Amino acid sequence: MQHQRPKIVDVARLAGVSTATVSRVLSNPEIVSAETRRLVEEAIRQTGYRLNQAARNLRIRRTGGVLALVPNLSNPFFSQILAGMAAVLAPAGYNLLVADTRAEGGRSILTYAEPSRADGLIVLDGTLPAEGFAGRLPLVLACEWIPGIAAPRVKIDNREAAMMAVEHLIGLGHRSVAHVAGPRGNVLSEARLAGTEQALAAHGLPAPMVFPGDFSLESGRRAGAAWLALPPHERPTAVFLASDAMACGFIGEVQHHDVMVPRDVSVMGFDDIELVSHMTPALSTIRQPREALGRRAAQRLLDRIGGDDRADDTILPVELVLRGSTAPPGG
Amino acid sequence: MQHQRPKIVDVARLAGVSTATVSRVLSNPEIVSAETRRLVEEAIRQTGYRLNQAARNLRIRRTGGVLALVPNLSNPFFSQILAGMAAVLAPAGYNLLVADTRAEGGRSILTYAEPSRADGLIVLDGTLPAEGFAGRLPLVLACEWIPGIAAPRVKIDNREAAMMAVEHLIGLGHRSVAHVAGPRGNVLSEARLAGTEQALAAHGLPAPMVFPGDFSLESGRRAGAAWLALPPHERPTAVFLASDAMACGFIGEVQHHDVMVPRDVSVMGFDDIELVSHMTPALSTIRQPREALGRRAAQRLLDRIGGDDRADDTILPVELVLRGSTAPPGG
DNA sequence: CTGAAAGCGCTTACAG
DNA sequence: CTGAAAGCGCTTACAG
Repeated sequence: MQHQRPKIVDVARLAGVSTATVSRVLSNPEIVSAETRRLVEEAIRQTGYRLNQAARNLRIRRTGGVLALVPNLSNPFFSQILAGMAAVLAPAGYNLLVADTRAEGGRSILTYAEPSRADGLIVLDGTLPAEGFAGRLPLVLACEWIPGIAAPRVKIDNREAAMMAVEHLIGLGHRSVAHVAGPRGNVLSEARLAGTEQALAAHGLPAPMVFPGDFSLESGRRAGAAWLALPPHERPTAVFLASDAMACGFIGEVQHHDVMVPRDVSVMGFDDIELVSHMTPALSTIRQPREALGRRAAQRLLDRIGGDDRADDTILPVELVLRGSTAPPGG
Repeated sequence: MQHQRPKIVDVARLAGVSTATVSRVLSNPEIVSAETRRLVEEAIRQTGYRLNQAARNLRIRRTGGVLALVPNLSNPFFSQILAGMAAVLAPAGYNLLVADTRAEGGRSILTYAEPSRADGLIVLDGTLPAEGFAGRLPLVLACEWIPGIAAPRVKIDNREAAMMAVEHLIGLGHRSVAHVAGPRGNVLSEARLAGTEQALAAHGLPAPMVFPGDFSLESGRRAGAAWLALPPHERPTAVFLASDAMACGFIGEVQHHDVMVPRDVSVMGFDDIELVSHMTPALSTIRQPREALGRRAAQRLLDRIGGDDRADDTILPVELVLRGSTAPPGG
């Protein structure tokens, strides 16, 4: 396949210089004289030479890859984050490798997280065990985070975001607001629940009824069924769900039982995935800056690989997006 | 980071053999005597040695990577296909690299498709120019395909699948069936449109009204608006859309204008993405075997890399999934 | 079955 | 500024 591919020695021969000089033109052009550089560049053009990254990587002892560990690849929420990462990593000469932490058949995901496979790690799953990462690759945590690990984090303020959502519902006149939480033990779940409770308490309202969930559509549907199972006068008039996927499941279930949104119940999601602006009613939600989250995480990892060892937090702003699924109680 | 990592020479020293022997134990154990092998394996265990893939790859002139070219990474339809690919590639020692053919800022996506970057290519975008692939990497086409390229294809029978969908609508009693097509020039769009026309013609029914689309939610919404704009008695009583995303957009738009599905219009999608089973009404659709598509495509690529040069088609079966969005005309 | 040696295609101290 | 040479960590004909 690559028999004819020119290598550095072919360029050197044609330009009448050593391979060292060609290499310098490639990786450090300013230390080569202008005339020599011109010669070499011309030879590169004539031969059609293209650098072999694998060889360079072996020599400089890096792999040229960055590994992203994602809790669920088939969740569209992550796709745009990954796109943001790739946009920063590619120009810096890194490939983005992606692994799904749930999909690994038995074998530990951490077998990938070693120096011969990747130069750095971006972890988007806060439920991985902290011990696994001790002294391994340069690391950045994005969106979720692992308590007890000192590494840069790129995230939103989940508590604040939840408060914004609930303040909106309170402002519409709702007095009983339920929350459908994310998976137990997940840092996002806890922060969003805490924000919900804090906003209600700040207005002297009772603590929220909390339904269990796991961010999935199906768990939102179950929460809808649980809400429907309540006696009508005990049903919270507004529900804030910790993910848009759950909000879709919830709305689907209650609509299926002839409950009208927002007349009978206001529904607020979290994430602003593309779909929810097309539903009937369109979903009010919290927009996360997904592309920016990915870019910043990648940028912080490049910093880290470059020797910057700060373990600081980058907090990106969210946006309250109001659509048709929320209204004053009673419609 | 990797100063202390043992290498092959450390293992050889401890085991009292040459590096060649250690290498053989690693890649070709059966040609080493049982006793020597035991010694080496013990030394590997004691040193904690792990193979450096980059070095092996340089030596055997492969990269250890397979590149998947996807038209739209943020479409959940592709995520599960990628998961299927990774499940086959990882055990074979290949990393899966993923690139979005639309997201590349100017720079040609084909700069990735070269021997120093990947050992093989799986293309899921039928709109890439055929010339770009001449004499490049081992190639497999999945889902979509590029006319004029001879390579193994792994796909469904899109025309047959469309016929199944339309036969279902006809069976319910619909006599006027519209089609919302995929993007023009896309091979899938054409096959699904052809199947729609063929099924209607086979029953002596008039050709379908065809609305333009591009597989996106938003284009489905526009088709909904176009349908609404027709005088009520001219509206087709059933609509078959070439993607579930478009079906979501369509339903959202018509429901927004107080049209009831399926009472006023039956809607049929294509793909069976997870969400559509949770909508109200749940969507009738064609299920594509996404995971299997990914696995088979990866398997065929491994064959190709291994020297198999057949350019055959693998056709995977689809499934007609009937839910609440389709019913006899008038409800 | 095993070892000595060359080499995959680069980069980089070292010397000039 | 430039070159000769060593070396990144492996694999594999070749010889024994």
